[in-house]
Amino acid sequence: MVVKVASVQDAARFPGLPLHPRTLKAFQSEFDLSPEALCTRMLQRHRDTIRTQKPHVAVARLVRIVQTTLALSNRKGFHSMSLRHLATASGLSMGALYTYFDSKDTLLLMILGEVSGAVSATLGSPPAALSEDPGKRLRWLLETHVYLTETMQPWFQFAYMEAKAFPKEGREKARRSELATEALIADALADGVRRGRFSAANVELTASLIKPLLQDWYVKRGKYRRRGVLPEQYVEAVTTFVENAILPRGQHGTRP
Amino acid sequence: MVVKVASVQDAARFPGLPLHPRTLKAFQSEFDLSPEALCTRMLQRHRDTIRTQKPHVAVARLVRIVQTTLALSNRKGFHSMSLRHLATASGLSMGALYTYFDSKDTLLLMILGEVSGAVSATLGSPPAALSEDPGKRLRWLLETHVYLTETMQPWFQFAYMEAKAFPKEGREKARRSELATEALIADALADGVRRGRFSAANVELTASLIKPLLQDWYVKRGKYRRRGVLPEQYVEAVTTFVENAILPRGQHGTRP
DNA sequence: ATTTTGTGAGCGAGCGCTCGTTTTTATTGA
DNA sequence: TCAATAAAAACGAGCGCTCGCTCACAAAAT
Repeated sequence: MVVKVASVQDAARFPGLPLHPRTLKAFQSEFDLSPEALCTRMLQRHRDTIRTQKPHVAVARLVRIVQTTLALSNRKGFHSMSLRHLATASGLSMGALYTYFDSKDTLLLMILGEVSGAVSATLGSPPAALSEDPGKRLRWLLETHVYLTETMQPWFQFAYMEAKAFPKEGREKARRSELATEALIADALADGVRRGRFSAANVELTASLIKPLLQDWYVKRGKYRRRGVLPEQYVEAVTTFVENAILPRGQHGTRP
Repeated sequence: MVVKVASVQDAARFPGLPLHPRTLKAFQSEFDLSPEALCTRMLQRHRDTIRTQKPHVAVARLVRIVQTTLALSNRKGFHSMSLRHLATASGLSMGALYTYFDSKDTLLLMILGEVSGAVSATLGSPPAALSEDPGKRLRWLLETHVYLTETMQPWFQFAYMEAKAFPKEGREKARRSELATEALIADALADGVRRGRFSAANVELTASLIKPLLQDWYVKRGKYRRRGVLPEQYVEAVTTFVENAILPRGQHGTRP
């Protein structure tokens, strides 16, 4: 499959939105979140349920299965996607599908597992240098979150839309992952407020206002694509918006 | 059904969040958005497909059907809700259901129709006095949107989660309604920027950042209920957050 | 007596899932 | 080098079941 990637230089059409220093590409060379890499980890995690022996075959098939599942589910919903349709669209047979998972729910949980795995692998390990600067820490969080969800957009859209509808294990995994992200934001905010760099009447509530700004990027990805907004521009817009919103009085517009 | 409403005075637990002048109750006495009122309009709009003759019977049954549909769908998804389950839970028979709609999709569209109807009835007619003050106009928009979606929370959650999965007519109705709301915000922003009261590098993008703040209130209503955040407090938090974010440099903290 | 409203077993279609069979791939021995 | 063989993977019709939906009939209201 050929993927067309818009170059960063294309972005000049919004002169009010300068490009952010760290690009999407820089993030992507830091973490390998390609479908192949994700499905390799998926195979490792589910060696017991996946009956295919040879890893290279298993990974190749998993990539096809997962990509097709995400494409079909994100259009019409996971529950509406029949396994017959998945089989046809992914070029496998019904029986072949069932050598990779033992039930439709397992397929869902396998995908959710990689999503929450990717979250803790990226957001879970912020550079140590940031711990003393809440401003940089917050900016790193926002930026990394947008780039992560940009790279795995169909996965995150899937997790957001389908997590509630399915087995208890999946729902709780999604809920915990969501709250963890919000806690990271709240921590950075609280640190900034303590040091007098931020102003927020209620840190938890402010954190829960920032979260939907990050989610909008992958939930409404189509809208932003249609409008020609690049990931780097969205990072810049969200960062400016949030930093102005929590800037202590009298320090307005003094970003380095 | 008895609904327990937290009084506005209960709100003292967040001292940092003063109550907003216009309360939810004031909004609710301005617009009748009770299930009965909504289902009465639903009956009027669908006299041809609803075979029940007596209006008071039809409205009573519609209320039961719609309330149950929203409850079941918002927990597990509309597609996962079987009509048998809906019949049992609403106390009607399979056949009785089909005197109120001619297909499951029609039921979905009937609900979506009332949601977009309510949006244009409330947000579509702002007080004329506001047109000269972009600050008040924006605040009225945010406040009215939160109160509207609070009053019809299950309806809006339903529309948000299910609109994409179903027939073209429903998807487009939802998309148009969403864009219209965003345009209202963008208009107020543009007016404020022109008058030098707001600062925003890109008005459209800023409007699309405000939208998810409003949606979060009804999509994640459970989270805010668990944390004891009242509608009035959320209005206050969003308003402060947004106003600080778009305040021109040097005018920080000068809200009336 | 007549109209209106409600009932729920039954219909065909399509669902998730299985398993006896076929096809493909890898390994072997001369 | 290349059939013969063994191991791995793919196949897809068919199973039991539930789905959305209908309709001959019963009950209730007028």
